[in-house]
Amino acid sequence: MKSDVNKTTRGIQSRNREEVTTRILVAAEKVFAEFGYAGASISRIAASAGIPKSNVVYYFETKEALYRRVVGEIFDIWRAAADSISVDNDPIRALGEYIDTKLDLARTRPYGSKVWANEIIQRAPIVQDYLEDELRSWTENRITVIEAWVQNGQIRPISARHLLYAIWATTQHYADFTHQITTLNDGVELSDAQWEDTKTAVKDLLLSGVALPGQDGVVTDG
Amino acid sequence: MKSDVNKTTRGIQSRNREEVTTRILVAAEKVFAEFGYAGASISRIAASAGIPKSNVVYYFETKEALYRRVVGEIFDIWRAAADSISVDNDPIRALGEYIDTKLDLARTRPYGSKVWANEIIQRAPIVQDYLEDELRSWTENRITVIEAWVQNGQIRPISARHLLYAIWATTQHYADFTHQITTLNDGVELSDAQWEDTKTAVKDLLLSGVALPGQDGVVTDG
DNA sequence: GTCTATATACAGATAGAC
DNA sequence: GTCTATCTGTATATAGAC
Repeated sequence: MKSDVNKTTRGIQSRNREEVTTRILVAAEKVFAEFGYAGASISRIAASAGIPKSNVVYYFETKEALYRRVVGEIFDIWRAAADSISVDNDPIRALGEYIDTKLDLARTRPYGSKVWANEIIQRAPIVQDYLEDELRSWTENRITVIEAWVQNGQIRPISARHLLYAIWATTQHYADFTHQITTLNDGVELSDAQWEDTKTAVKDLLLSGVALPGQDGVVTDG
Repeated sequence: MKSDVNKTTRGIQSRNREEVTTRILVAAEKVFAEFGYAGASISRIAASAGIPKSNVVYYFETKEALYRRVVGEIFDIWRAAADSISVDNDPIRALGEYIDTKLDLARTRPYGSKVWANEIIQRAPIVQDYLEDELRSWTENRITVIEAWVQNGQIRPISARHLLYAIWATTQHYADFTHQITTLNDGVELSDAQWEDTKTAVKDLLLSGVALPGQDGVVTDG
């Protein structure tokens, strides 16, 4: 803010700023997921990032601002995952890709999913504006696409909205409820093969009711 | 504990104890759901129950003990909801009833569902024993039933485990993500008619892939 | 049984040394 | 930019008056 000094070293400092910022964001995503917003103390986030807690405050000013950054990231990632849902694409293939991508994210970014779940469970006290400004219109657009597929006779006349909710619920379940799933898997995390089985099973269960009778390609997909 | 005194009034006191205990449990379920374990202070629970906070401590001793009671209740209710999953019952009818009951509970006991979700998201720091002692064997029993249905040729050869997870995920989504669903419903809670539509849509989506080709009765059910 | 007062710990955020 | 010291508030739990 009061810059001027150290102008010559700004390049190095900027890179350092970015590195530290990223470290904090990664740590924060995990700690917010595992302890909830209230239970995630700045000192715990700092300890997880390996820096003093006042450093966290210095880079993000407040706990809430840091939290919003974390939530915003997973929100953006999920939106990009739905790119395949477009009128020009084949419905079963597009929905299958969406499920695959969401399940890959459930495995690779489980903490982000958990933070989002926590926030919604608690009635979005901090990111309600995201829901109203962005999620709402985004969702309506996807529903319009799915309804167009129904109109065109490309899929069975299912409820587009509830199909979307079912895909969200099921794919995110494998992230949010990882601990329960692991416990029911004799305490060991799902293997690569089990994750592949999961993808196949989820697509089979959710898309068999969507595909037209006799249509194939639900399970057998790259 | 050091009883003896006031023996004649014990009947009245016991009834009062039960009343107050219930008030606290109802308040606690809501507050734990809306603020998470760490964010749910005893004073907030007490305020919600309309009593002084030391009273809450008197009846439940610790915040953790109170929390365990709350989690245990929803766990028991959900187990009872799966009574219909029994080899002697018709699969599609039984699974449809299970989905209906879970969705009814999503509407009537959303806070319990949220508390459970929160606890699992945070890796069951307090009720891990429930998962290992009770949930595990209970789940395996249900999977055995569904696999028997497959063996008997009563349903398609789906993955029993992932079907169960999909039912849990989808039905609980309507409780845990109520706020998101409400926001996407223009800010108003689902109406009676919309809840009926939800039941129909969820059963249609999840059970179309389970029923044998040409089998009906998935959607058309009392 | 009920409630006030309090002990002890830790939270978020800030001031200011370096 | 980084970190120590500290201010202020609130948490759980307990002691003990009534």
